[in-house]
Amino acid sequence: MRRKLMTMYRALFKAYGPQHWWPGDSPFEVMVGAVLTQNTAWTNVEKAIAVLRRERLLTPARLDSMRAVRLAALIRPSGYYNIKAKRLKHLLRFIRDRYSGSLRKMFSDDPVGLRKKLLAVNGIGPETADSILLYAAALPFFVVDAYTKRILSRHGLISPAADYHRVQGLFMDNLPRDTRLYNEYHALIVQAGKEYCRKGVPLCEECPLKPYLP
DNA sequence: TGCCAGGCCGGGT
DNA sequence: ACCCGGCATGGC
Repeated sequence: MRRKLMTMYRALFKAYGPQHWWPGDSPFEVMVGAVLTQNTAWTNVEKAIAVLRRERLLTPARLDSMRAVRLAALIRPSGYYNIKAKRLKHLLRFIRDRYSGSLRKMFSDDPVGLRKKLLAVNGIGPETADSILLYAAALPFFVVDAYTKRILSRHGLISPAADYHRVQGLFMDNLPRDTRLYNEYHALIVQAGKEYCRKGVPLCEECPLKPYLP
């Protein structure tokens, strides 16, 4: 399995090159983006983030002290804005209560313990938690999303019904725990998924993995 | 025009 | 333990 996963990685890298996802922005901005992108196109998330950045609101303290209805209005372009405003508020309260509002304190907590605590926050599921840990905290947790499951199941590597932790384990138990690798790998999967593995489209002939996988 | 997008929760079986 | 409806905007 390790060989298959590395072959797949190399095939994707060859097809799409380095993605350098989320390296230039602040960890807090990455965290906000991780919530806003739930079941949402990234282009919509960018619009909402741009509003918050323009208004100089991208700090834990600023968003924390804001009324949820105002936050909701600001992030409107990202969709599901009422529920997402509440979820951001839950996350912000968590950071304030447990880490006195400091991301540095939060990210220097025990990684496995932090992950469990994040999952206990209402509105933070496994993918959002792992996105925060990988892309904001630079901790080696593999992010599994709809594209990951779809691509792997269409190529016969997992059952279509495999749950999140099964799929995550497939990567983390067979690959080195390397932040850079996980970062790039997940980004490549999303890139490939957007292009050729959309919902409702049968396994496509231009799939860059086709020459490498059965 | 309808379908889809980097999920998650709560209520029902 | 699953299964499903709800949540909402913007792009193609």
